[in-house]
Amino acid sequence: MPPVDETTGQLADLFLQVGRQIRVRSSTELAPVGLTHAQSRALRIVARAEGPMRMTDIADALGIVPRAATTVIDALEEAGLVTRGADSNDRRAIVVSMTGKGRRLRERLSQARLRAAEAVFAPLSPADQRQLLQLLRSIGGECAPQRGNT
Amino acid sequence: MPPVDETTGQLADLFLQVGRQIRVRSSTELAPVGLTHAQSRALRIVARAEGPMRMTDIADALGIVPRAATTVIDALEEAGLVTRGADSNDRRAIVVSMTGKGRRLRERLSQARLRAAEAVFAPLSPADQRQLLQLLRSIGGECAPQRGNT
DNA sequence: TATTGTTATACTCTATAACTATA
DNA sequence: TATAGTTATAGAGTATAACAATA
Repeated sequence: MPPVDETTGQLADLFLQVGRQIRVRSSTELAPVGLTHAQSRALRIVARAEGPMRMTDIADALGIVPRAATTVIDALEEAGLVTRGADSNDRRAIVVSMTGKGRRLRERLSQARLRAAEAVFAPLSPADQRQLLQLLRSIGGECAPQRGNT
Repeated sequence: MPPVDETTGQLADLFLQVGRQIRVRSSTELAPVGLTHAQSRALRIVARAEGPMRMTDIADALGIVPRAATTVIDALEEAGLVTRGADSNDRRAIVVSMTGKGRRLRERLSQARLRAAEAVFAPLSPADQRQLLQLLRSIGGECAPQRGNT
């Protein structure tokens, strides 16, 4: 086998590297708010929903397993940013809603998020960033963890 | 503040998402080899070096803190893929070398690595992948964790 | 029988802090 | 005093498995 084009292989390594940077920067910026990156992501998802959101949908939106979503929402609920309530249509389900405190945090949160992302992606021009975003979108949605498949 | 361009902010989220995919796929492909993604990365780094490699240099190359490198190398050593030895120049230092077993594993490893990366990045054309790689390179090298700086 | 969310548990990756032995 | 690597500990993020309540 001739030395295959290494592009694909290298991508994975660089992703881990950049991903670590994001986590580091985010935790720095989010520390004053008291949230982790994953938690802030979840809060945004609930905030963007029009009404209360079911756990399953939150997990799907985050691309994680329901069990993992439980952990994240637990943290947000303990911080008083969301509340769990019953779903009137399906008594198995639980719906998550923003509290006033959660809503009031949104502005600070999105600023912190922006500062963290800017710190990491500053080396790229705005045009490059848009391009990168587009490339990532092509692959970002795929491969949610097991939800009903094998 | 008008609704700022969301590009930068979205990038961070997508990175986490894709990063998770990489970990999932890699662990699937690497399981038969018995290594995790981080471990296989470290093995590649040692393998690519011309001679034995010092722990500090390994940590730097991986972009992680020395303590984290210790953990990774421990796993590789337990698996018999590398060995630790003394550095003749500096008796504080420790050098890591490939074993025969480690060298023999390289081929299988790079194939597994390639399969994992291909699974994730398949939605992108080769040209897009090269472009993505170039964008990532601009940011990948920065911000190694604390090594002598602030 | 399938789905919703949970309790219980574990694993990967990485960090900080304190220590040992050199330099 | 500074550096190389370690032991000890912790935390973020996520997974699998087994179970309860409901559909």
